[in-house]
Amino acid sequence: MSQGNSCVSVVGQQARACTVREALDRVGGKWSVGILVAASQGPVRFTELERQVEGISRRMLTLTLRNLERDGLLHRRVYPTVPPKVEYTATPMALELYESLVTLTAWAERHRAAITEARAAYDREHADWTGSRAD
Amino acid sequence: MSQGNSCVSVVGQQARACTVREALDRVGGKWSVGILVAASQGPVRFTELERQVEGISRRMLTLTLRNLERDGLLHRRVYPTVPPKVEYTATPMALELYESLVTLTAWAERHRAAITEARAAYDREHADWTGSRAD
DNA sequence: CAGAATCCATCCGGATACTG
DNA sequence: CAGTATCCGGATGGATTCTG
Repeated sequence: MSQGNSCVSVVGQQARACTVREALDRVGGKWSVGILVAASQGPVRFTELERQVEGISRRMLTLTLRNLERDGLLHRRVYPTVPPKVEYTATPMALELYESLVTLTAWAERHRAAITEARAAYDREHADWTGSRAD
Repeated sequence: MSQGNSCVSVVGQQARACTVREALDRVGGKWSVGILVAASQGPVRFTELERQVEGISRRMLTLTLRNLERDGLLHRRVYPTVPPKVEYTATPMALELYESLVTLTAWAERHRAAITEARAAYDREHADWTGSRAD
């Protein structure tokens, strides 16, 4: 998730690829989308996220939240109460990003079966026989 | 890039997030998009890719190519000549994927400045002072 | 030319324990 | 409640060498 990806001195259509990566770097993380989705419905608290985003660890939740906040995709609001209360909300920019992702979702759904089969075929083809027909 | 992400037993809108991840897992890799872009113009040879996708190592090129091929995003054609010649071509499915990414590219371009500034602001805000004004 | 194999540094991410 | 800190295994990815 660290950047440095400046897209400078990149020529040809690879420049476009570089721009895509700018977006992917922000959403490519294992948990980013899950959090974004949850936060796009309205303010969500830390513990709510911990439950909604299944399988996430406390650590990764914190880290991913920080990154998203840093990129301006999430807004963090702290209520100075005791016990503390923190709410995360998706920013307009994040909502737009989420909209951009629906195209991708559609693609994934359209080709889910094809991909699964392509993999199966590939694995069948490249099964390392090594002559061992041991069973 | 290893899967296992079956999206089973995922409820609510998190199921959607899971579907998005299916797509992202295939393109989220550091080099996938670059290769896909290069191969979408027509057949490309190994060494051509090595040059076009700037900064990629031989190893990662091979690995990413294998993954893309396995997912049915690239077609690999071998010419049994000497020296050998191998051409990679993006499949229709990959071209559709690339189209889906255009939306994302647009998003990245629209908000590039905003993100850069959000980061700067965040870093300014969270600069760890620790009281050390040591200069 | 198009890779496979090996070695090694770094990063990602999970588990656990502690805190204001 | 909402984190932070630490430890650690596995994955990611670069550099280099060898080969059909």
